Amino acid sequence: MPRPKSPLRLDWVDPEVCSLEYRLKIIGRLPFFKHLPAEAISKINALFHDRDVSTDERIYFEGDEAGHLYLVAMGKVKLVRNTASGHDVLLDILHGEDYFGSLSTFGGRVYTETAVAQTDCCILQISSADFENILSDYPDVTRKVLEAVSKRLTESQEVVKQLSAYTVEQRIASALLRLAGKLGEARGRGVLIQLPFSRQDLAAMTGSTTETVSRVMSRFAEDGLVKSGRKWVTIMDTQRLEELVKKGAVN
Amino acid sequence: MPRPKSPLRLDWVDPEVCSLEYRLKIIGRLPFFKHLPAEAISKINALFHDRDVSTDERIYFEGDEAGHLYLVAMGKVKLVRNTASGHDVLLDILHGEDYFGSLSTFGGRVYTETAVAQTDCCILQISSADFENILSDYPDVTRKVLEAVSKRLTESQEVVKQLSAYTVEQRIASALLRLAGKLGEARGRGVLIQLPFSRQDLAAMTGSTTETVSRVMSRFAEDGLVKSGRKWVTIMDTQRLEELVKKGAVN
DNA sequence: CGACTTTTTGAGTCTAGTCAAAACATGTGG
DNA sequence: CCACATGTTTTGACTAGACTCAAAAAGTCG
Repeated sequence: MPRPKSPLRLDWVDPEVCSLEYRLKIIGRLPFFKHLPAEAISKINALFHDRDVSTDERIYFEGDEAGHLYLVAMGKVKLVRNTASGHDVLLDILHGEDYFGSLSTFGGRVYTETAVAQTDCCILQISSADFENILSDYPDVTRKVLEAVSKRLTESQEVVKQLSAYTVEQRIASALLRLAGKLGEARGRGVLIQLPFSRQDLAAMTGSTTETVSRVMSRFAEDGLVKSGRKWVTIMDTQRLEELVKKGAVN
Repeated sequence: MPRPKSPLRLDWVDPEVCSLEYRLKIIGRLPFFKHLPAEAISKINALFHDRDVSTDERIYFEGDEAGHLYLVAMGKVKLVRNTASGHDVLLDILHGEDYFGSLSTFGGRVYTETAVAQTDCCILQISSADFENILSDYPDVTRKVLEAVSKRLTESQEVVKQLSAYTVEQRIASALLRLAGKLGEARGRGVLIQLPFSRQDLAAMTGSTTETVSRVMSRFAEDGLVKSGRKWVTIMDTQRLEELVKKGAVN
């Protein structure tokens, strides 16, 4: 049976994207800022710089001095931690108007993870100092930021729980559902995860190995839960995947 | 060879402890509030209520409506998540002037973990509404809270990394070091972890089982890295434990 | 069409989990 | 103060899920 070719359709990152006008829209749409008056947003906008990065480029490294806060204007960015033994751990995948960078390190002075472009990206950056000034000037923004960080903490704790208590199969199912929720797009009767990501990435997300992920994905495909190929996955049966996460076996 | 009996000396929780005067001291010492003028602190203090809880009592449950923020005035509290399969996951152990409760759920409406008294405790509680008012009234406090939550996020991500990439042995070593850093007290040439915690708890912290933890601890004891007994642990060789975490084997 | 990367498959091994039972602490009441 | 009841820890034997190493198959891109 011939497998479908890659159905991914990634947004083209063109230079226009980071135009002043577009940036205003992005920044004005962020949960952090969207309640502010246009005037304030335009003042804040002036503090941001844009930057294009291409796939696999590192935006910053774990251990670097935490000098900037970033926003994803276009494309996807992954956050990873490196281990002595060599295999990386994938903490999160960001897109849309997600933030990353010095925010997660308040109180610390260095980045605690490495940021890698998963696709060609356009990102906006602001210096930590400028961002802290914004926080001082607009208390509401601090409040929104707090909510965003709290949410990430809760998510991280959920991952801790899963790594502690779930089998690899359950963790993979759960990771797929999480990605689908974030990046999924309807495709026929399935949900395509709009992100080029390899077995390697999925292994790094679930604390496993490429070989094991491959075996589990094959099993899922046999059971009609997913379709997948080189760097893409479509979820065909969300409900049964959810049951699998809860109950721990394919029924 | 006779093992040493429990060397734990826990603070006695007497009713006096939550006296108004003592509460003022606790609240005034919190990173969140300590920069505020005495007057503001006394106003904030009036919004807190104290509560005694005894060992193993639940302070709130995962899924309950998140109505309060808590401070640990005396004693230790653990935060756990329950899993369908029954074994709990221990997310954090709190003491001193740590906060817990509705803080980690900003934006959410329910507690995402269960809080259990690890010892007899005295805790202070404030309603979420009152706390939000404080945040509105004192922007600096919001800022401090943001830093605290960020720190916990970073810690949680470290745990994710360890669960993903470390062996059980490394995770246990790392958990012991973390606890020692937080709750350790010098005892002869070792560091006693001032917390009554069982193999069960250590298993729940490291995503393992009591039996495996027991075996690993026996190995550690043989190698002179720790001494331990029923519900207590003393670390005898911090340095070699640290090397073990990094390199992954007892040298 | 090749060269390269990613994915799959296979065989063997080992870490850590499970189940069961014994040994050991701790606290209680006689 | 000792003996017993209870909960915790240790030990043993067995099993299995997941890792490692190695090589073949399948996509992808110039």
